[in-house]
Amino acid sequence: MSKPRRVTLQDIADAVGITKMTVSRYLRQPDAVAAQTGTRIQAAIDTLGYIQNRAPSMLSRASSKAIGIVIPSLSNQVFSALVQGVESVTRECGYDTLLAHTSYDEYEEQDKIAALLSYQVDGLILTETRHTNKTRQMLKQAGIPVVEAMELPALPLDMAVGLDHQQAARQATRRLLEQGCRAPVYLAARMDTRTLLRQAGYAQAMLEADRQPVTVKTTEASNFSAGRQLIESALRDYPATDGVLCTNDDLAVGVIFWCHEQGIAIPQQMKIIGYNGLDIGQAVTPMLTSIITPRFEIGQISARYLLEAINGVRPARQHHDVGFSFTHGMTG
Amino acid sequence: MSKPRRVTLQDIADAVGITKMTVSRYLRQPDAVAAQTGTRIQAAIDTLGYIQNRAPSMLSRASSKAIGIVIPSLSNQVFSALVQGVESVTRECGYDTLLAHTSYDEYEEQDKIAALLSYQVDGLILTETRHTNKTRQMLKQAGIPVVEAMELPALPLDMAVGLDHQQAARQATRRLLEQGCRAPVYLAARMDTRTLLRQAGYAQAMLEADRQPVTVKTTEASNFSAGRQLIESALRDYPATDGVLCTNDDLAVGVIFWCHEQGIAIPQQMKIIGYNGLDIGQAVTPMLTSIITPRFEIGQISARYLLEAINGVRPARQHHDVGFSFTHGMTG
DNA sequence: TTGTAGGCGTTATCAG
DNA sequence: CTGATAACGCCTACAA
Repeated sequence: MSKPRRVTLQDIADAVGITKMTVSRYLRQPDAVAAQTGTRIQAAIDTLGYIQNRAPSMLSRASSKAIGIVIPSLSNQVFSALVQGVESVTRECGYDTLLAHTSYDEYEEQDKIAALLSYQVDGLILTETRHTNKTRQMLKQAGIPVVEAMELPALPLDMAVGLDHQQAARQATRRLLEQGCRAPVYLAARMDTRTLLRQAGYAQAMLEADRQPVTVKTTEASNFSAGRQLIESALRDYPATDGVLCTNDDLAVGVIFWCHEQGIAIPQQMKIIGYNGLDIGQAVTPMLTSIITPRFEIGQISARYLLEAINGVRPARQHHDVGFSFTHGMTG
Repeated sequence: MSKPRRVTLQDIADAVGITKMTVSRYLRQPDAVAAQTGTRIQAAIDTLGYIQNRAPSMLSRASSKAIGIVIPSLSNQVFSALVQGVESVTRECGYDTLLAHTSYDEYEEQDKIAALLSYQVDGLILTETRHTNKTRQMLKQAGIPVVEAMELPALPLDMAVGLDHQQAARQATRRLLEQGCRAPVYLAARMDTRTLLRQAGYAQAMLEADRQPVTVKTTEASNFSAGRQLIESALRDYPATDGVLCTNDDLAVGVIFWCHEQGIAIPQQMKIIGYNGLDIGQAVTPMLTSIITPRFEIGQISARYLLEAINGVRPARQHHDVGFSFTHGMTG
């Protein structure tokens, strides 16, 4: 396994009979070299199979032309769409993205951010707002722009692009109450910050209507099975339950499954509202009512803000609220 | 945004009153420096907030202590589990993972592999077997070990860890036939290589039983809605259809939804087998019969093979078959 | 146990 | 338009 030495700019230069400096220029600004020279350089690159080595440029304090994205989960369409939104912008600007995931753990986030910084990323997009002290310290030290995407924290690290999850949950709860729910319950899982924000919005709406808020939760990750278990617990402990606001669509669909099995009519006996507006909610019967979070757009806007900041243009606003809406569902 | 210069080993060394060489040693082999020196170095590191810079070591050793993982999708539990399997191994060995996703596009894969190589990764784990010629050329050039995870290609680039998807689909089809299905159909989406392998296995089993294989497909990504549409098409074009082998659980669950709506009894009138054994299949009623792919394990084994190869130990086998099994479902 | 010297491949800067 | 030079921060190899 003695690696064949990788092809360098010098190799290309030797093949063409020029200096590596010209090759380097051609790669970055093709127009800055003579057209004919460029052609010959390109030919040599194709023949020899040159692959860029980012280490030296990172070293020479030039920008790495890379940004880091930190997401909590690799199996959630929400973050998948966000990343695609980000990349739709960065790709065009010639920026590379380095992706890391945390399993919703702030210490894992800390480690992954340290790793991304070790690659000299020019900026970071984070998707959580809970950070360890060391994380905050590292980010300050690094002095690079940071966007917190998804939420709108009162005190952002730097910039924030997202929506008000508390208000969204509040409106959803009001909707349940307006439709005649007497005792809607909030179903929660994993208890990350967004889940807690939604809980606060739910509680707010309940208190505004002189109702007692009730949360039934698990600290496990949310999935369909968890939704089944939570609704079962809710009805056991709070038999009056006639509606649920779920912290995400997975739980909500689990609730639908369970109600079907138990012969509980939706929405007559049980109203259900989910969160995120994923495809599965549109495929079940009856179609799930859910809150749509524009995550591709959040990714795009986050990337634009970040790139502007990297280029020294501080955006006018530190917060960008993308808003939310409801799907046309039949469950609540 | 003029960046404050990042803290370097030299800064730590100056603070302690030693040379950066000793600091560098402390970071890599703490035992190689005097205990007391180590303590003072650690204190300075904590105070100044040193973050490693990987660029220089990449440059000098042409090794990065990092491996790259390329997955097709960021919203699929299959790959999420695979990555976690990989990281469970690499973390302990002090290797970093760089993650990239391709949206099931071989040219996107090519670009992402080029980017990973530009970071001087010491090895790569790929999850597709279709590669462009340029990809093959780059990988050969780079001379680093590569594991193709998930499948067992006849001609692997280097090493392969996975299972025989064709045989799995063949056995699933046999199972449908043994249970009395007269005209099982294969439902497919996106038509990636694994979907095609399963189709081949299905067709093989059908021909072995003197039945005419029928595939109903879409080139779109698979999701629950697609499952509904495919079963609807299947029954319209092939009214005798009394069973389906689905290329994944998402499609299968969509089929279940649709059958529920149409009052088609499962499994009496329609037998269904999915693929991957995801949670949702265990949460629906009736519980989905599915093929379990041990993806966490695939990740672990892939990582072990890769690290061994990086350290110059070529594994005994180039192929590692992890096998498959069925969930205890009620749908087929 | 700690220090010194040199080099890794690229880019910024300045010169031609 | 192209070339020469220096620098980036760390690690290998060797020396003390």
